[in-house]
Amino acid sequence: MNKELLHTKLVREIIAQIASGAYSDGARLPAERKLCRQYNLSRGTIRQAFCDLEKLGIIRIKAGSGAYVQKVSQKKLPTNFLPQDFANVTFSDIIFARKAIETAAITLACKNIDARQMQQLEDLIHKMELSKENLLDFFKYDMDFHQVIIQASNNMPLITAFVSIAEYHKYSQVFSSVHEDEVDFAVSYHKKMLSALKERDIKNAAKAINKHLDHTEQISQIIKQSEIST
Amino acid sequence: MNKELLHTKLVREIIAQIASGAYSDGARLPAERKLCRQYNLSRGTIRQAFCDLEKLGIIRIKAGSGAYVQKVSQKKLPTNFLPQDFANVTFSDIIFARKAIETAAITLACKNIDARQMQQLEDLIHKMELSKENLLDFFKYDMDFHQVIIQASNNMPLITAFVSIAEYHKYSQVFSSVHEDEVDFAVSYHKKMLSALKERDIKNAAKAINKHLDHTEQISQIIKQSEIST
DNA sequence: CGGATTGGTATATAAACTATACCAATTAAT
DNA sequence: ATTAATTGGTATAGTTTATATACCAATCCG
Repeated sequence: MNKELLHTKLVREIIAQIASGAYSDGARLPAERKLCRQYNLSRGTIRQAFCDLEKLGIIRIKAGSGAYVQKVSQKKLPTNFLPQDFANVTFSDIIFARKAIETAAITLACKNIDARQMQQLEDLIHKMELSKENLLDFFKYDMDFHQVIIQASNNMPLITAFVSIAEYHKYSQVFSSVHEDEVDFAVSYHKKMLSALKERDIKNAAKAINKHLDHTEQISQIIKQSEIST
Repeated sequence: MNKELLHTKLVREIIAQIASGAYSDGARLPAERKLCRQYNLSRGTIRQAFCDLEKLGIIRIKAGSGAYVQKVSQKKLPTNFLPQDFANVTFSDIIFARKAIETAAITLACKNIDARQMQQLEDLIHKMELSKENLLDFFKYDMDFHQVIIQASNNMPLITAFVSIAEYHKYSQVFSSVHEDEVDFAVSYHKKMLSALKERDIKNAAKAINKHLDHTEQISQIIKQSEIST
């Protein structure tokens, strides 16, 4: 029965935001008073979290100006602020788990998806096509797409399971730079998923989502190798 | 960023214990001072939880004697003390999600399981055979068995996902009474899983766990129907 | 009966968080 | 360059939550 402190939660949340690319190196975080409203916390709590983040070297606070993200690699982050045993988790582990859960989810989604959700998927694909240049946005829409499918499964345990995994995903900084070709590939997979969902074609829907996740894993491998070589 | 109060956590924990059959109707909960040590909480916090539980009609507190479980049906419990949108979750939903996650897990377990875990499974099957009369113990060992397999997958995201689903399972009071035949069936499925794991036979391991979960679902259906008919 | 255990009550204390106010540094518009 | 707005820095009072003790009365059990 250990109590999770609010400012610690916030530290994790902000690290996740930075790791997911919402704020890049040198970017300024929102003003303390703004975050108060955003997270519905008092300024003292925000400052406590900021203090921790500065000690960790993740941000640099300038009086009268703001808090700025320092360039920090994933590996330097101390484990106590990361989710569970994140240290032992590879990107392949995450993809493997996602395949298990999302394949099951899309099977149900084929039966249960409604017109509104179908429209959401359509819109998201459109947004993805417009965001080929801005990869941060692109991967945001990608994740949203998968979220909609999970929701459409209408199976609460699966939804809960996916959310718990997404927590790991948020901390995976693997999407730093990807070729535009890869983006095109990703879009085509999502289109296949959508059309399979439209036709209630369980087999092809499952196939498409698995191939997409395989592809996502391959890209991450490429990035990791290039990181090592530099 | 909502703060989860300790006594609220405890209320949920105790409800889960009761729902899972650890305490049946009329049973006495451990003394407050004992729970203090057990959960490492102060007595004030325990009493706050007990007070909530009494207001909910889940326990009855007798001065100088103890806290006694009232006969309460699952449905009467207010949703704010239940996990997430538990109200909308059927047992079939849980089984479906478990199949997705556990099939994936046992595939990895075939590769990664070590001698110690194999021995644990062996011991658990033995305990299950000895607990055919005491169904509460039996289902406890059953769950432990699945836990070991999940752990043996060595995939943290899958483990996390399973834990989040187990939360739902704890609240499912479906195992009230089961015929002994069913128990024999369950044991045989677990033996099949174990032997498949020994032989690193992914296909048969996955088959066995799926059949077992199907069977578990069928039993719950039977119980539900008999509940309606009474 | 009598001692041990149990819930009932009260109180002092600490920690976490909120709410508010004011200052100084920075920034950006004029 | 001046000014007004915004930002972080600091201090403080108050609330909520949880801890730690102590003592009482009801209950239980040998």
